[in-house]
Amino acid sequence: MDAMTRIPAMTQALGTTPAPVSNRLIAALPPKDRLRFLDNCEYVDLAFSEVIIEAGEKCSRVYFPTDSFISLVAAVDDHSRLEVGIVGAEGMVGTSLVLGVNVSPLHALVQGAGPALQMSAAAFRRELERSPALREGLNRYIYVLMHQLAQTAVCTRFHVVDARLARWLLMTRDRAHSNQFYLTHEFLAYMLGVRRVGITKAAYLLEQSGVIAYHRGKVTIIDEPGLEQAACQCYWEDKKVYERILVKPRRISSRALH
Amino acid sequence: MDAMTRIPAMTQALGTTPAPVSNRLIAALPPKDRLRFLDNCEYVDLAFSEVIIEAGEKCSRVYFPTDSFISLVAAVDDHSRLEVGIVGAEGMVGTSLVLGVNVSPLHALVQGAGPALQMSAAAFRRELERSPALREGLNRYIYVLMHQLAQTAVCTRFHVVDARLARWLLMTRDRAHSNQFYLTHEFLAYMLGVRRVGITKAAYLLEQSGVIAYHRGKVTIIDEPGLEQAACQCYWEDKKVYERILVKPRRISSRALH
DNA sequence: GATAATTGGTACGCCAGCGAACATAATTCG
DNA sequence: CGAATTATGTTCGCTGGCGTACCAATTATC
Repeated sequence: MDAMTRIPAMTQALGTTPAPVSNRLIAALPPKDRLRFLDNCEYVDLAFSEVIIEAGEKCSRVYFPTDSFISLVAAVDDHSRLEVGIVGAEGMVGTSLVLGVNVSPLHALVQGAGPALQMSAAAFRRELERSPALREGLNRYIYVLMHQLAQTAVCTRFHVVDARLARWLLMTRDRAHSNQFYLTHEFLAYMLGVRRVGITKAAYLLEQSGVIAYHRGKVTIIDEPGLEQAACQCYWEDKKVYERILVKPRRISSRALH
Repeated sequence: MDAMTRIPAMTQALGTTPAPVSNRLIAALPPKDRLRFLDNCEYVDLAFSEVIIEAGEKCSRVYFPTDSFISLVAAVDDHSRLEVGIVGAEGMVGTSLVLGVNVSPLHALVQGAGPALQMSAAAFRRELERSPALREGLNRYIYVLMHQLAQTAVCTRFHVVDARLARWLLMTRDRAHSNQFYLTHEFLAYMLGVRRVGITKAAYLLEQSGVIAYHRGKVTIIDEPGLEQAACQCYWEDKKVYERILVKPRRISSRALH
């Protein structure tokens, strides 16, 4: 547990490092497809704050986080930015390619350093053609992602920073597989589209009520139920949809998914 | 032109009613696929404020607006609602089915009464299986829609009501194919997720500067360039992406789109 | 060990939008 | 025609978040 606390990388998950969590979209593939898929990709280590896909640029690679996680960020007016989605081991970065477009509409920014499976766009397209199961899984994932986008829009509009921060910490926790991770107020402000001071205040409240502790970027979730209570329902909404669509999906019909 | 002004339905487009504008997604299909597709659907007339798909409910039908348009609305907390997308003749309602999920995550609310092509979910799935061109087009449309969701999230967060209202009027104009339509402040407030008073004020500003005129629900766009200047860039961003992806798309490769 | 950079804490005035309430005019309906 | 309904206008106090600036403490760098 303490072996990792010396790693200076920001937002690096601390605490128990379980056996490498493989990507769940890939894990769900039938063995044959999965093996072929894995043959065509390689493990890479993503570094914190690395921009793996730039909005508006051609995306030449796709990523399937295993023990890293990535923020999807939308931008307007040069200076206004907002995180509209988080991708961990449950998802992928580069969904545009699934939809037949080779340009990403969003920035993809590494928020939790760690390993991910990487594949070239060309190889990925080949795999898409070959594996109906892959297409089906990714289509469902895109559905979940769309829901996350819409949910984030409403949440950002109606919920106060305190609740949004709590939600964000929970989402991060789920993807970091840890109750402890590094991230600065500055970074959080950027993600939630508010001032740093706003985060400082909200975080202070959470700390006062004994829900989290933090010190120079190291955030520790102490009281999970407390944090869940502080968060808006949006956290659960996202989760519910994910469970329903990707974990225990009732297929419409086995043939309905081209 | 005046024949329609007597129709009391709200948000019914007024002014020139051109020859029925067919849906562009369908129009883009190769003749064979298009004819078969049209064989399997029927024209329906959507009434203002009709909820054609309820969030969380099974969607048993899909809609391709021809001269109507529909709002996609996300909800949280029972009372907070926000429009996250608009669908006109350029799109479809029921994209979930394309992704293999038969439940919509969003409400679909008729905002501009008029005709649309309707098809049963079952027939639609059959068509999806049969027509690669249909899949390709719809995938691309989903990409555009995702962009719209993300853009709306950022816009809602950072832009003032005045600019958002202007953007909204422009988007509506494009889909109503008219510079004149019916909608109340109350309705607009609902869509933009603000108070009615906020709309009244913003609309008053636009009217003062001679950009629009309105009277008891009838809005007329007088000075288009002026309105475009009052709107945030988000309007153009959406439009640019639509043009690039659906109007003059450079295919990645003809075989890349399963 | 001194200096610089990073991170977090605090304070100030400001404003967009909120919630609620009330007023008026136009329209519909009995 | 009068009453009810609909659509809009106006006001008031409130507050969450903004922009800015400055300070303090810790950590990294030389």
